[in-house]
Amino acid sequence: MKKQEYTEKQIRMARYAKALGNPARVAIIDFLARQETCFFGEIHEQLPIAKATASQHLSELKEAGLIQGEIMPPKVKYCINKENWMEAKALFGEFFGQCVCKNRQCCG
Amino acid sequence: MKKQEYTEKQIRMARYAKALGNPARVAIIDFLARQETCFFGEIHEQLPIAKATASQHLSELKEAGLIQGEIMPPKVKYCINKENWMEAKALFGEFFGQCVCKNRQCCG
DNA sequence: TGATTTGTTCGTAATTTTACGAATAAATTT
DNA sequence: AAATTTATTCGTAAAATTACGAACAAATCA
Repeated sequence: MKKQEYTEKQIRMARYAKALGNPARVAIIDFLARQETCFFGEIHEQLPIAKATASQHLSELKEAGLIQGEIMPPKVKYCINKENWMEAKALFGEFFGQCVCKNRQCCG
Repeated sequence: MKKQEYTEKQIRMARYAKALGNPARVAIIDFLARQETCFFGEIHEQLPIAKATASQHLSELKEAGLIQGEIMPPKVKYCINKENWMEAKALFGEFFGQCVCKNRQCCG
């Protein structure tokens, strides 16, 4: 019998994972997670990519819910979205906690 | 000054995250993490996708190092790759632990 | 031996991702 | 008002992802 759908958790996990599935986006989060101030320019300075590309990656992280932006003309301030960050943290925690590897022979 | 490269950790994080960036692959891991036996057929049964596609997703998970396969003619047994699983777990744990959100105002 | 079971690989198509420079928009500075 | 600063959006191109059915390979069963 074929499963009809994925669970909501699986879909959300995949969504967050996908957002983190690029070194530039991981680097952006690494940076944002440790900074008080986080203007676009500062973020872009950390990355070996063009401005347009950095902006695109920030959009994807925002779309995924991991970060949020606030316009402070003429700059834009970005930061971690706390609520979704916590959700992602919990999802990944649960995900990586579920393996019963230690209790069995596994392959090989 | 532009950063020249991403760190090894960032690259590895992104690699694991990317592998988990699809609901089918999350579902596969969810299943494998809880099963003693894990033949291809059983895995495929859980998924709303074609055999060829399931095989492809398993390849990607294997390539990323999260799972491993063992041929048991005429079947193929898959399971979590413990060593890399632990590494990924540690990487994600560290990643999600680094946010200083709680100690600051953040955006808004 | 021939048929069946099991899973991968091939060929292909549609979509998404990643990246860049140029153009643009919005506010500030001169 | 004109020039500058800041960041996004546009247009585009190359590559990767996702999906499928058909063909194939490898071992077992009848």
